[in-house]
Amino acid sequence: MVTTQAESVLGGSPYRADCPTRHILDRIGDRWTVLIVGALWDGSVRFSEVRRRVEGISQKMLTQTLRGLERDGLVHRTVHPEVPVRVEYTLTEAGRTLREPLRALEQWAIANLGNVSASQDAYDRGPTSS
Amino acid sequence: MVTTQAESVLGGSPYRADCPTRHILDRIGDRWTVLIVGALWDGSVRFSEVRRRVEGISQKMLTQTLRGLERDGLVHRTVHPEVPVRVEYTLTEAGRTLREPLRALEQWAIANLGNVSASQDAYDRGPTSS
DNA sequence: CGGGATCCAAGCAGATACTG
DNA sequence: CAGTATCTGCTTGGATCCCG
Repeated sequence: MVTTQAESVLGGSPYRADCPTRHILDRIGDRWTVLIVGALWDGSVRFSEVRRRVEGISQKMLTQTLRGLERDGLVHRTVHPEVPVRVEYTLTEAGRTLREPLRALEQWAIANLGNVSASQDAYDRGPTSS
Repeated sequence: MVTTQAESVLGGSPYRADCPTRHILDRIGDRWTVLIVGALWDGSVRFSEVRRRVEGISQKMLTQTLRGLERDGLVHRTVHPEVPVRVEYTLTEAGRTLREPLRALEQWAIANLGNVSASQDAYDRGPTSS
């Protein structure tokens, strides 16, 4: 235990593997988290509805990711003990604050899609005999 | 080819798998990209130096990720044909703009580490008999 | 020194079947 | 409907060897 504290992985010093920030990046880094947060953007959504929205996700990954988000306190889970069970998921306060940096990232992505595509294109074209 | 254009994966509509934004998220999502961008934060850095900074990364992953970033036009590669070959990596203009949203994300991570840890802790403690 | 190629292990993720 | 459990395939990534 080195009790490493919230250091910057980017700013210039410790890119250490044990930096706690890494864990967060790992989470949002997985294939589905961001999409699920997106699906919960506008309020309370049922399990099957999330599944429909994220489209392509398996039931296993959906459950797994949702539980991870719940564990991290980013998503709240509500079970309605009705005849056919109904479960609703909602972003918690913390989860909602995550939307901002995520949106920033998405804005960057949208703004740079052209650049990136063009660059890839040129790169793949080979040693561009200038 | 559906020529899907820069749609929002978050804002409320298409969480489609073919959304080009996904590709960007996939890239920054991998375990090393963010760390490498961090390592290149302050200018031109040699291969071995990057490797030392990112610490824990294998030579394979480093090369692979760097090439990916180069292909995306986020990192520039310069080869100095000296006796022992010397290669330097630098963030391109596009690469530098990526630092902002990344920093925002990191800020969020740092700000929420406490929340998240506490939540995980509570979650793991079991069905909290309130 | 930088990095390509290969081999192999571990983890991630999908399909399926079964429960409350 | 909303999950859990299992089995399996595929991808990811590390270790190693070799080349410029």
